[in-house]
Amino acid sequence: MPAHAATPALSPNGASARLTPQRPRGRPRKTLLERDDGNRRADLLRAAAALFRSQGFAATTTRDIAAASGMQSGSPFYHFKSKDALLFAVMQEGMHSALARQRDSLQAQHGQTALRQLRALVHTHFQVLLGSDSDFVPVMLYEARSLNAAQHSELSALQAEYEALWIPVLNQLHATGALRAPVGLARLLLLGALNWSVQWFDATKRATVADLTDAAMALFVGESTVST
Amino acid sequence: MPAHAATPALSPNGASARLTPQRPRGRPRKTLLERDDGNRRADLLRAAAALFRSQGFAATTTRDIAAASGMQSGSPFYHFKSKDALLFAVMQEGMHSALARQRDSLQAQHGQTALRQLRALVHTHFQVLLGSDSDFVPVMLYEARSLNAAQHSELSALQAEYEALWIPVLNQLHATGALRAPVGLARLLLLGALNWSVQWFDATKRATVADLTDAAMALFVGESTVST
DNA sequence: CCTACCGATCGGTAGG
DNA sequence: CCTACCGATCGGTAGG
Repeated sequence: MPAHAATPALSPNGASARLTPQRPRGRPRKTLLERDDGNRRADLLRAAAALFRSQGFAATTTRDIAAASGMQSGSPFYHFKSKDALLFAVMQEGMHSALARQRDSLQAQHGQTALRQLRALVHTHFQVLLGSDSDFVPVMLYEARSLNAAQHSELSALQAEYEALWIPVLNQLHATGALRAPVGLARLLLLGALNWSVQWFDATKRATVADLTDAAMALFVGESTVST
Repeated sequence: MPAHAATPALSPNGASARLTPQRPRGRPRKTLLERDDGNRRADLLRAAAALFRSQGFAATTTRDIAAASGMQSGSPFYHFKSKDALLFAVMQEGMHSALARQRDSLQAQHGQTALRQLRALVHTHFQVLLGSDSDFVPVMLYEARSLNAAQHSELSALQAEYEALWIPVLNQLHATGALRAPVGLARLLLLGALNWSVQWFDATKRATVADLTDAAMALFVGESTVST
């Protein structure tokens, strides 16, 4: 992702600039693997996320992903060294984005009650799972077994960071009596209830993410509907 | 399964009876597909369920399943006409078993409070997902997308039967105020919390199915621990 | 249920 | 990023 930050504006002669490279001034050249490839890499990630989510990792072919990105069959391997690497990148992207969104969400509730903080966490979690462009995290939730050990432990660390955001809030709610179950199991059950929504939520139906948030808050901490 | 019910005791000469079939007396012959094959079919189902659960359907080969059942690569197709048929059979078996266990469980709570009935449903649900020989239902939960339309709708009917067992109980608890969320969403969230336990439950760790049941009851309906 | 096999598909690569 | 391709694997089958 730093590859994008350092991208200079497009040179006037467009694609031909690649065929007749000018001597780079200032910044050092990027290696082949980090080179700027416009948004093709991001296109691949989005296509892969959508396909992995709907068909599963093993049932999706790299040819499917290439076609969905308007490429030929071998081309994804110019951007990613293997199908596995693509899966891992999808999950990493999903977790980084989810973490950033939850941190913002919590910050906006600074000084508010634990109840409001939980509501914010729940609402953002539903948005991450069910909102627009929301294929990345569901892939992580449902395809974790396709990772190798190293990838798995790296993602586990990100998941631990994510859960760490919930713990103090849940602890407070347990102390006040609003959360009436051991905090450890409560966290697992609560997140499970939210994560499972991926299986049944239908954006074309009546229920909205706000409805789900209200229902979850009522169910878990007995909070009646509150406009946030 | 009626194929087994009608199975006569093993003939004294054992396997050779197949090579020199005697003229059948009484009952009509079974067709090839229904014929009694001892417990080989059940062995295949068990092996398939375990592999589908741990690796996923698409990542499991029919050769894996054959090997786990002590057969050669082509032999599963003597018992099932396709890999898909095996998956479907695993799921059907899982749902039929789960339905039977929940009906027994509810019947044992006849006349009891809705709270006790919910506790029984939750406890049995955890047992079905996490107990011994519990691969069949998790496969159904996590591999539904691998089914074709006809199989999917047949299983949806069984799932509807299963959920129908919960609805009157949840309605009662909503009426008393113990369940504080719209019943429809509450059911989806609650079952999601239970279903997700497949992802994190570890039988070798301290928490037991009874612990999970207590935690779930406390979380969802505020019931403090009660020995059932 | 085994043996031997087929056709199709798949992840990945060389070379441009 | 495309073209052309390879080796391996996979679901499934014929014939016994």
